[in-house]
Amino acid sequence: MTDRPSPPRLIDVARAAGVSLATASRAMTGSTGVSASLAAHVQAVASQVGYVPNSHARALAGGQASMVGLIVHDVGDPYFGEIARGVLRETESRGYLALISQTERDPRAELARIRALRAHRVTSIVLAGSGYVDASTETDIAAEVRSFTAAGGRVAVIGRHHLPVDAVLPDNVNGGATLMRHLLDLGHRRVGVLGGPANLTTVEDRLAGLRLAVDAAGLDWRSIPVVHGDFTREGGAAATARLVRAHPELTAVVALNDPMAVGALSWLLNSGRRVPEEISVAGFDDIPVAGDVYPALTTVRLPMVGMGRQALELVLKPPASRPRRRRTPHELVIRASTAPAP
Amino acid sequence: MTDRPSPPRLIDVARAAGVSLATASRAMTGSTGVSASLAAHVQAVASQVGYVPNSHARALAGGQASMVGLIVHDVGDPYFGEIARGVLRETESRGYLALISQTERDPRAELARIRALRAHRVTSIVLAGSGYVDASTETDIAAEVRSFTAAGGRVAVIGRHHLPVDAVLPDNVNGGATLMRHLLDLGHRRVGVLGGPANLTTVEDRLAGLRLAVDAAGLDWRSIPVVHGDFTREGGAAATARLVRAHPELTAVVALNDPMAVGALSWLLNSGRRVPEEISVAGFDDIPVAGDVYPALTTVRLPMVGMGRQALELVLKPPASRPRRRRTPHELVIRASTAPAP
DNA sequence: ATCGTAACCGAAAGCGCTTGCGAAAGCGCT
DNA sequence: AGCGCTTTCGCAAGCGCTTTCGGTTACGAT
Repeated sequence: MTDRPSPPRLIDVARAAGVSLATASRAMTGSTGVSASLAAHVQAVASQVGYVPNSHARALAGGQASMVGLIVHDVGDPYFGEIARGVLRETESRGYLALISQTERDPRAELARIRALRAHRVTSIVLAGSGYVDASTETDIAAEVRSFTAAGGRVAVIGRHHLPVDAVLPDNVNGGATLMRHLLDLGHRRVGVLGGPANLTTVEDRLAGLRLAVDAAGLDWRSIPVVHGDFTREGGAAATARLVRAHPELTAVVALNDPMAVGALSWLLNSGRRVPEEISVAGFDDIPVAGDVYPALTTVRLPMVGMGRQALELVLKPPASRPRRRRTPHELVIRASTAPAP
Repeated sequence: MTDRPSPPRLIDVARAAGVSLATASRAMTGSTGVSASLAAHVQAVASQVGYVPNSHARALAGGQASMVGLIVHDVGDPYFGEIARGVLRETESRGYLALISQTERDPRAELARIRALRAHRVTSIVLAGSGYVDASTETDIAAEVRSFTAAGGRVAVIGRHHLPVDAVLPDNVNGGATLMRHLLDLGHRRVGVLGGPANLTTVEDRLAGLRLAVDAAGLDWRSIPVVHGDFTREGGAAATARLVRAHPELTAVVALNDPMAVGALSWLLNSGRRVPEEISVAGFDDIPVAGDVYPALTTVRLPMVGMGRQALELVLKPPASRPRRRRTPHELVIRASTAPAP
């Protein structure tokens, strides 16, 4: 029972099993050229001596690097949490390990993370979360992605267009339109919007959707006040304060994601407004607790776990000649936070 | 502008900079033996040719593997989401990358994940989440951890004892006692418990805490019904159904984590029970939305982000002669879901 | 019995990098 | 100018693994 200082290597396994290094390698990787019984024997010996293959050596020698990268804005955000869950389910059932990093919505950080992932020679990267409106940063990212794919890397994005790679795309525009139409149908005419970070394309898309419905109803989009939050619960509360103080006449506010809607609910209730009797609130995404807050949130549901899973599938599949797009369904979930305009 | 098929290697940088491979390496790693100006020159050339170091080769050659592993039960669970956020903040500010995997509370999966992480030669592992009650699986895990640390690996656990490694430990026992005392002080005598998976030590500890308060109040612990859920919202709702149907006389239910408490709220409200007027509900952890559900949840707050951050600090710090323990504070947060017994 | 073929195995060449070690070059000193 | 010293750099040896290529062995067939 002597604790050996360094872990056993494949050559140790080979010796203990009485075969050559090469044979041991073949036995462990399951490649052809070794009889099944011999392979089983080698594997038995390997696990007996506590052999753990060195994945660095393996990757260096040409074997694939069984690691995929996942970049999200914020792991603590339920939206990304669900996506991560979907991705992890898939990676783990396939024997991959996931390198996860968060950017906190900083485009420079995103670039750095992609570089770091490349340094670790991941073969595939899932980029989850909106792209940036600012052309120059987005261009840098696109260049990095292109150089990665040109070198044989695979990337898939979730909720991000304009990048020539496989994509899983929720229909933010129509989702936004559906949501706004719901409010309009309820008779609301004074609706305020809690936007997310102004430099995200997702925000742009959802706003465009809202506008579609507003225009279709013959209303003037410019009369709709929009304030920008940071997509967090706290940011949503603060943005609501600004919005409602400046526009006390509002009968409804739609937030561009659920955490902000929850923040809105919290602020409104704390300031004595009744929801939805005096003012309706709607969100976007349908995060797991959306139905449990008070009042239960009306929102647009996105299949987040499935999106994560699909993105991983795409990224592991051999590349197509043209980027694939998977459009994901969305669904208006009407709960208690919206009601007819007073 | 020809797209070279394979990425530039260090030797390419060296040639382009007119130095030897060794010098280029030293310049890139910032080790001594190279004048500052030469190092700067080499680095400039490197970034110009788009050199990205191969971390596998680096790790193989003896350099540290700048990757840490994080194992959680479920990334989608807000508790672990917050922990992951804390860990990632820290890793990224230090230039590490995090390999995250989830076990879905399967001890065998946990063992497999640790092995996989070892294969990838991570130097440090943060093991978040409860240990298992079952002695044999826990023994296997302990053996694996021991063999890892014996080989120079570092591991820190969050909310898990009995493993001879650095630990960040919430005081589940006293937290549970505080929570139960709160209910008892409100006059509740018929309290039901929504336990988590029965094979988790965290569940045992929190139950032990509840019992402490029950005993101290001179009541009989055996009169307290306990049903076990799976720590999810849905599991909490289902467990509540069983609990309340079997014990309609209950005036309070305490859930051993917040998602289950939220599920309890949901089921109770749907079955027409008024909370807290007819029945109080309390949770544990204080996840971000705990204050926004209806009614706002009374719970025991744990500093989850900080716990993640601390665990990472511990695991990156040189090992102490004896395992370090960081006890984290907890705090009873009284909100609207608990009220005096009817 | 002998030969052809297939199945299996072993030696050795790297994968891209870090790092002792010794060589070269630059410095102040006598 | 010549000495020893320090600083700076290059050579070459691996890190642990996969894989090509050629060599053995064991068959069934002739």
